[in-house]
Amino acid sequence: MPAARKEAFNPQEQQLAALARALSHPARIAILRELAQRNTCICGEIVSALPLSQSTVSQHLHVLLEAGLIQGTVDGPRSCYCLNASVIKAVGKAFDHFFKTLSRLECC
Amino acid sequence: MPAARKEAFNPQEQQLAALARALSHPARIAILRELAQRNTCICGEIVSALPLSQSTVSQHLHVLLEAGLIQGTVDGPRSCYCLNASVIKAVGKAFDHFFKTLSRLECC
DNA sequence: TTCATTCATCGCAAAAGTACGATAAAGGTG
DNA sequence: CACCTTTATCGTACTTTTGCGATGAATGAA
Repeated sequence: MPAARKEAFNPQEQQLAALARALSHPARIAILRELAQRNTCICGEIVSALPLSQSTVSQHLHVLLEAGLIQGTVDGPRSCYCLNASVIKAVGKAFDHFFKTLSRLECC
Repeated sequence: MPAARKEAFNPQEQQLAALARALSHPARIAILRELAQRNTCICGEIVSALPLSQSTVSQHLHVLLEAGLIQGTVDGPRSCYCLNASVIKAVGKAFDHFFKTLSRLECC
């Protein structure tokens, strides 16, 4: 891959693809589901709910943070992660709009 | 990555993640958009609409095929790709359901 | 202070993804 | 038939992702 060509696409396509990438690992889907089931969450509880090491889970959390899907507040030796409700709502709408666009036409 | 741990997650999470992965590159988003704007499409027309080489576009089409998002009928030296409307509809619903699940609860 | 707990980050290794040119396959055209 | 067009696939190179152990940073407990 002599250079990622992602920048050659339009911003909308890049943004949607980036969001999809954040969701493209089962661990991250599982994390989001877990967070949705608790009002407050610390990393440790998530680690014990996943078949992955603590450092790996931490990395997945970081990816979700970068994408804006979750929020994290550092509180001494423990961090509290939770869903970013407004962003998730917006992302849901973006995907919905995308799929609606695709469904408008048929072919073959 | 001493071994992909994806199989350690439940099938639903794996499936959603796999679909997200298929959408996780701007070229593939662009291809789906392009296909939605034409009733019949051959690879060549898509290649000229993207800033990528023919072989790379062909690979992206393969990814979309594997995910079931598009259909391809080989017709001699030219192939006709088109959206798989029913699958796209179902995938749209799956994402919608997922985001709705996430929005049900709030935290922090 | 010393130790234990909790989590992030670093460093490394392996796997997967992305991209391209070259080539093959398959059919149409002259 | 020889040639051209179109698309898939192969081989290769480079990048990114994924995963883990080790380490570091920060706080609380003894």
